[in-house]
Amino acid sequence: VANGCKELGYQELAEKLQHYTETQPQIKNSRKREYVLKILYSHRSHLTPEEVYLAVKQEIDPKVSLSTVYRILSFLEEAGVVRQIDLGQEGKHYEIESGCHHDHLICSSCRKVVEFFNPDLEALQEKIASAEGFTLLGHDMKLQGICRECREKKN
Amino acid sequence: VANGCKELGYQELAEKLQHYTETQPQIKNSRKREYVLKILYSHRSHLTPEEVYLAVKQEIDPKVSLSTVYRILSFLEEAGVVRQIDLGQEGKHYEIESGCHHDHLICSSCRKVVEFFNPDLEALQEKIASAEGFTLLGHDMKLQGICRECREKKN
DNA sequence: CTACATGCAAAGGGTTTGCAGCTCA
DNA sequence: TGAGCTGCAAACCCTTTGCATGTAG
Repeated sequence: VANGCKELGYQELAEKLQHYTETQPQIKNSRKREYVLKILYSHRSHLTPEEVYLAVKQEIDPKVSLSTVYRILSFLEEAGVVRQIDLGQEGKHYEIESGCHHDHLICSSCRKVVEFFNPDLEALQEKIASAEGFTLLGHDMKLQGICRECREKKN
Repeated sequence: VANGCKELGYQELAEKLQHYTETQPQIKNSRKREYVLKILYSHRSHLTPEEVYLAVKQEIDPKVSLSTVYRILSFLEEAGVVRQIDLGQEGKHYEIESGCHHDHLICSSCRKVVEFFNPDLEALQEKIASAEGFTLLGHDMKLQGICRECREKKN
């Protein structure tokens, strides 16, 4: 993501999570919550709940359950430290809320996901929305294409 | 959709479907297929499979089954006369393949969907994709906002 | 000790599939 | 008449929920 935005580090995300739990006094700390955040942070890709579950299980704690992962993902989303993204047909994916807005470019061949940010695009969206009488709240855009590697592989 | 593109009429869509069935000699004609196409054409909105099912049932033929609607929607998609679109969390939606590319603007309050086309946006996407080494195949974009009516209602 | 967090298994919702009967050509 | 089409019910997959147990504070 080539723009001036500085992405949050793991420590900052953990603090944001910590702060959220403190605003809700009935919430207790939980190891598994940290594990899920750590996995989403270290795998810099976009994981499905199932993939998060397997990664936590293999890399940190063999006794997690899938339902806990689901519960934790919803929790982290509410806390604003992770975000759900839609990459097409392949179900829900989660990524950490890095604090830097970006969109996604997906290779139709190898399924690689590249993040990008383009200020002109943001400006254009504002223009389109207001032309239709809308106050823009957000957007979601994905580009599908073939990446350089896949293109060269085919030749 | 304010651009120079002329949208296909129902007759043209039916012909396109007809042509597709002829390229696949084992396929037979079917009333229900026409019904589904007709419903998607007449309801100019974006319907879920369930909504298509209910509309066919109420407006044309009370004895359709939901599974048939699912099968037909896949069929029509393959024939290139309908298209699946993703409007967010609310599940799969289908719209007719009008032949005029457009994107969607969704009101977060009343859920109204407005179609738009912007040539600058198309050009910008090409630029972004090639900057990342991708050959662009397609894209998918939705803007979320509050429409004029909803905004005025709140004031 | 009490309330939240977790694992397990069961329930849900949306979609697909197997099969017997129906329909088109 | 035979292959494709359809309805029905069951199977499926992904996700959520109920409940008994574990654990943080």
